[in-house]
Amino acid sequence: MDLPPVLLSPQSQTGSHLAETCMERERSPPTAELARDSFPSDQVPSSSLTDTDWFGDEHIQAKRARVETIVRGMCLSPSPMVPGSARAKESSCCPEIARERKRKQSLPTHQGPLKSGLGWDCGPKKGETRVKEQLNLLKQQLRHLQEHVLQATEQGPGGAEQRSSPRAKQRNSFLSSPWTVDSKVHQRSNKDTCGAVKPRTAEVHQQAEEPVLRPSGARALVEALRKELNRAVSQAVDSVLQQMLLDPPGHLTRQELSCQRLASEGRNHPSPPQRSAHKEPLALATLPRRVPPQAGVPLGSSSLATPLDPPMCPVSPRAVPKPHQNPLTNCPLTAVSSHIWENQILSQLLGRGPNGHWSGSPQQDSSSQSHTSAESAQQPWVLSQQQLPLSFTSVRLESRPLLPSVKMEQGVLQGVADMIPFSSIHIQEGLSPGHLKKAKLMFFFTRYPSSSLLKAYFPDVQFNRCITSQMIKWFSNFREFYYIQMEKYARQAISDGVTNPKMLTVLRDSEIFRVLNAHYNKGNDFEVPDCFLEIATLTLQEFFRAVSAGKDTDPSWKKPIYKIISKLDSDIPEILKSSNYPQELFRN
DNA sequence: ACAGGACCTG
DNA sequence: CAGGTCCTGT
Repeated sequence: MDLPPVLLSPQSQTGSHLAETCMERERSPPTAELARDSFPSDQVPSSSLTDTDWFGDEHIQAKRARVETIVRGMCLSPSPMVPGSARAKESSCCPEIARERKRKQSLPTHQGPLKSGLGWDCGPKKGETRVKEQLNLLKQQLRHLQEHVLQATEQGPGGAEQRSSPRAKQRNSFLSSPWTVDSKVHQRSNKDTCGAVKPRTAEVHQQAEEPVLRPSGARALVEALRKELNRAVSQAVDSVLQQMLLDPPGHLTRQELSCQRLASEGRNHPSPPQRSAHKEPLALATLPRRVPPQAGVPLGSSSLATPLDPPMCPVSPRAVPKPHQNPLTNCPLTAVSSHIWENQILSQLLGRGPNGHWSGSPQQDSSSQSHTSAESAQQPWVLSQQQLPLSFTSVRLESRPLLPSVKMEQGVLQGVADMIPFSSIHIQEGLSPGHLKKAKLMFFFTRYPSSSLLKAYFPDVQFNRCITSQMIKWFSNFREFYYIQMEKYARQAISDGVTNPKMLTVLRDSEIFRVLNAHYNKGNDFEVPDCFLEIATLTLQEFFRAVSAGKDTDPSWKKPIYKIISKLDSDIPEILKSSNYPQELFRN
């Protein structure tokens, strides 16, 4: 396969991708890192009550009493979420999902109530109550501390802008680096933690570098409060986790047990048939998204400056995705999912659907998909250097969960929700829009997935005949669109007088790419892998050859092309296997 | 853009 | 029968 160097993407483009990757990383909330930071902590959570002494006023005691009453109330009332009510809510706020369900209900399979093994529908147990109590206490403390911090910052010279929206500040302090008040330090610390977990002791160091903006007294107070906040949060996470792991066996789900086993032994997943379907790094949320998903594949000028060789995207024997395991993996994502019920409560409060999907559909970048007819007339094989892929500007970052406002404690709840691993595996019988989205992304890697591959990559889907064939139908439709586009552009090239198929390439700035990207990757959540460009190029050339050779008179002239393309499926990156991948996308 | 259905094939 | 294409309807 000697593809011409024309195939290479323009350097400038690569640069912009890289830059964006980094920027995105900087901007993305490091909450998951925060959580991860706290998990391996070896410090045994000291009694959280000592923290309350720090305030030393009866005000807290009163609040605490109130919280305990609330918690007790929560424990006495049955599960806050009945499937029925959830569905009612779903259909009112998200007609698409409702439609999906309706469709599902028309299927022969009976859509029964959700599985009872999920934890949230069994009544709360003692251990959970304790944990909840503790969690609530800690939340109170956190809020209190935040108030202190806010007061302190309002006294400082930079107080004016922060005073403008203390509520937003609260939320931000959870969504991003919570321990820094100064936005510059904030950014820097985010950059520092890009990919790596920074030890907490670094805070002191940070303080030394911080621009002098406040009176030293206030600064000291801020610093003290910051540390206290830091400690409180890590204790919250630690103790919650500790509670969940140490609770009586009856409380543990099978998955948690396997988590413990894995955590101690490191390897050996108990369920071979699913392969590594459940082996997902805890730190998934922190994985950069725009990085080429294939392990070991470099991104950037170096990789693109050389002719594209096949290893860019190894062609796999059908349905044998080799699991390039993240070394960090020692506990499956699903393992921590007994927080489900808690997550569900929080999700409800935060305006999320019961599956953890954001109930509002993610905002799409529609601007990138509307093109003038002049643009559409552009030939696929013409490199347009000036036309950088606008579509790759991450507009969606702005639209990140400005959730339906829940007046009380939104910041705190958001913070806690983010601290709790976003992992609720929710085995469901239906297919959601999120699944469709994921399937489309998978299409970049595999055009002809086997049903077993699909099962492996949708661990949260309860497969039956209908679901399987529906998913296969999806891919069939994907292919249909794909081949139609290919034929269209091949014919266009011919009518435009192109004679050498090698002149036809699909690049990131070609029109055909934009069409395909708009179809399979609406919203640009994903960086289209280079291997897809190669496949598309090849397909285009094959169509060109066939049509220009006049083979299209044969009714089955496309079959040989299909056959070629069907052999070019590649491995799908592990990150797409994650059951919460759609959520990850929506959260981004 | 998706689903349903007819029809083909191994 | 599973899985594929093609056509059609919304």
